Amino acid sequence: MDSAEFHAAVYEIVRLIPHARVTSYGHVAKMAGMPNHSRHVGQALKFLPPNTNPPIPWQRVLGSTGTISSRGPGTEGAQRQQEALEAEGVEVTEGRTGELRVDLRAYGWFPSVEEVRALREAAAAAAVQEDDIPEDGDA
DNA sequence: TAATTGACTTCTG
DNA sequence: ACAGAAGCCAATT
Repeated sequence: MDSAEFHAAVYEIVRLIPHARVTSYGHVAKMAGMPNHSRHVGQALKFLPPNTNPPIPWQRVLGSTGTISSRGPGTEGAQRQQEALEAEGVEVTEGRTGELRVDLRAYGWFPSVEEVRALREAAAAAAVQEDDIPEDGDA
């Protein structure tokens, strides 16, 4: 699997994260078949264009302990992520040192590899249908 | 070619 | 529970 395929797999998996649920970089990496590539999931999301169709809910991917990654000096990016999460009903709490954290027991989404594979296939099938049906129920 | 970097994770103290 | 160090691996310098 080269890096382009890995990125594509990451995008596919991130799109499967349900509304108001979150998962971790490491889990996405594992679902993509690359358990040691948690950092590269972050890279893939960094390369993500701002407005994709369908949209990719990058804000639902957090660190393994539910913390929002700081991405370097500024906190703007992390705050955008916090706002996006709160906008869909996910509670984000702030620790003493300013860390933004989500309760994984409440919002975490960590399905097995099997489940994710099934979801990916279902999503692919649905996409084909949308593509294939320009008109509705006429004979 | 070697060193550095990073939207990470896990182990230690 | 929290901070620091080590491990990780592809991309960039």
